[in-house]
Amino acid sequence: MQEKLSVKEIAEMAGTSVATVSRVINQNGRFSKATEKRVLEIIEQYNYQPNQLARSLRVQHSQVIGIMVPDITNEFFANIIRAVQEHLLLQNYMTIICNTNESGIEAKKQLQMLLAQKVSGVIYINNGENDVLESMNLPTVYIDRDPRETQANLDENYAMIECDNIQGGYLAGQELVRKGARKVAYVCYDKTLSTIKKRTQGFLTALEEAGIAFDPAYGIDVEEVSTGEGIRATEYIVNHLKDVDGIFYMSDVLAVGGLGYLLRNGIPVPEKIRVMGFDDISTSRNIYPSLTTIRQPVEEFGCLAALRIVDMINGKDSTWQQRQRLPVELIVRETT
Amino acid sequence: MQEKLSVKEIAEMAGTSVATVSRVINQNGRFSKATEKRVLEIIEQYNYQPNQLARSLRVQHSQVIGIMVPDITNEFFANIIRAVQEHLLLQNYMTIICNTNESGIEAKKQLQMLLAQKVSGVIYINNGENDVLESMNLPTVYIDRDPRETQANLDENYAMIECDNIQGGYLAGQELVRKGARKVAYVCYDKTLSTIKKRTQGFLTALEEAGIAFDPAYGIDVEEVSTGEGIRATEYIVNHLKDVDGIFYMSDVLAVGGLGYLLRNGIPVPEKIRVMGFDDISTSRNIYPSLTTIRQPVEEFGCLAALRIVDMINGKDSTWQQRQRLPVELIVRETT
DNA sequence: TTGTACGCGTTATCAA
DNA sequence: TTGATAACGCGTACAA
Repeated sequence: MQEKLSVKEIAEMAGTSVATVSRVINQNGRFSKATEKRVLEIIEQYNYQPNQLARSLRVQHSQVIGIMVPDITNEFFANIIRAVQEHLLLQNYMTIICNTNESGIEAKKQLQMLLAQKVSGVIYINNGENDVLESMNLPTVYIDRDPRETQANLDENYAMIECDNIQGGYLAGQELVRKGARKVAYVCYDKTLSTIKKRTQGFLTALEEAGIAFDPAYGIDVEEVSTGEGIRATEYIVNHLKDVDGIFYMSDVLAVGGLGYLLRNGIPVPEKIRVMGFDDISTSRNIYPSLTTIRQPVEEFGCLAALRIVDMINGKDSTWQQRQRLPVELIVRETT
Repeated sequence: MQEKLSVKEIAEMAGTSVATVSRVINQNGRFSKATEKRVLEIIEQYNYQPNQLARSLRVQHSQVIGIMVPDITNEFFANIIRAVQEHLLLQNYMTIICNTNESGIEAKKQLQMLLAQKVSGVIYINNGENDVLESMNLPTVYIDRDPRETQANLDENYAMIECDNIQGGYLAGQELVRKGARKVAYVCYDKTLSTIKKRTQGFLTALEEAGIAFDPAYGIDVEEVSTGEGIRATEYIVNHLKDVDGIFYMSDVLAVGGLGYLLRNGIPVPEKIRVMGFDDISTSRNIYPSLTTIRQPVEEFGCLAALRIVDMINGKDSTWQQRQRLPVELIVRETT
């Protein structure tokens, strides 16, 4: 609509210099109330927006933060992204979301582009790739994934936010056992991920405490998190594993697919097989039967990640502890 | 990892000037094979990445495209976004995704930030807001939404990609009737949207052709697309509308919730009530009973949108027709 | 309190 | 085929 004007023109109209205009815009340095008022009025009147490109070039970083995520169509990840974006926007940061599709090559290309764009920081959401060394000495926040797992010589300049995955797995195991399961299986998507390891650990602990043996062959690993893979894994469990009466899917998306398979094949849930998910996406709550699951604090993930990375950018990260672990919650519904 | 170096330093190392370096990088202007080779080697060796901020400032637009979308957690939108991103990335564009949450205020703020970032174009995905006048004379592509509906004095510099919504509604109506429905209802999310109007139109045409009367009171409008709202609408239909034996949800997400409500309340689907969705998200295929729906060509949306907006940016849009309508497909599953 | 002038890293112009 | 230099729009010493 408006032809784009610059500080120079604003300065002319306000009868002052670019320096002063810049000062009032950024509210630093000194200037009289009178000139401030004049400048502000003109800015208001013409709806002037500073050119972020020029500003960023000057200050050597942009008001943009990159987010790396395996798959934006996974409702759980999408929820985190939405929360992160919402809170970053409040602090006037935009986000560039990069879908890695679990591919290291795509991740690397996009990461390099992010760096070329001079993003101020990068947030990794449960991204298992390790080709991320290049982002070192850039503020970095990991959500739901432990970078120490895949990276050796790690810069200290990073923060990590996760839920209590061990407790989550433990609660899941307890619930299954409590509802009568004696021969359980689990389905996960990448055994090398720290989150998965911890959930498994907690899960096995619960079984052990209940005096239930676990056969490692009953732990199924799928490559991709999707309802389709949930079906495939469940088909395998039903057809190749004996006497399973409880399944722990380490992602709701997998569970939704698995549940569909069980029902379609006339297997009563939870009477014959009890089903647990993980994440608590809204679909889980609203399908029938609704899915018993472990809730992850998505909103808190997003809020914390946004606050932290901005603090890191501004060099005010000292008051935080490097790693934060948030509590999970067992949500009992109809599948157990 | 690598300390960031600039054209200047590259030039020094190659024993030439910044101008020449810039020329070989952008492959325009003339330069000898020899110097090209030298420069390229150094670039390779140091993994030099041009500073996009500086470049964008100079050429007056960035390699970034904005995407406005109502809700990133809706699987249908997420699918489109993924497709768009994938194809834009192939042309070396990054994307800034803006969640408007159906809020005009948030949309406006983010749009202004996009403009301040000097994005090269904007893609609107089914975004009903009309506070978008400011993006005029910027390449713009609308997916799944007709901008003429909400904007009066529209710039010509835009393209529109949609599916055949009339046909989609028509197929949905036909399928419901074919399977025996005689008293149908529909659930949509914003009657003012062009997509909804067209789907409704096609739907009513199918009913009319079948000689079935439609009571306008049986058209339910919800404010937000979510499984929760699907449940709410269905609860209303079941409790307040008589003899409904078929429901057309104009979004799979709504249908998934509605289906959950029906099953939980012991209403046989499809025996007593037939259910149709729209979009064909993967959840629909993998739950039980699987959802009969109308497939929208998501992949094609993304691919076309990416190609078109880049062409528009490069001033090569003349060969395209302004509005493209893609075919839909009826996917018959278990709910009809 | 204000203004001048430089530089951020590129690309583009013009002259050589 | 090259190179010096002027922009792009902004923030910030440094001077006044």
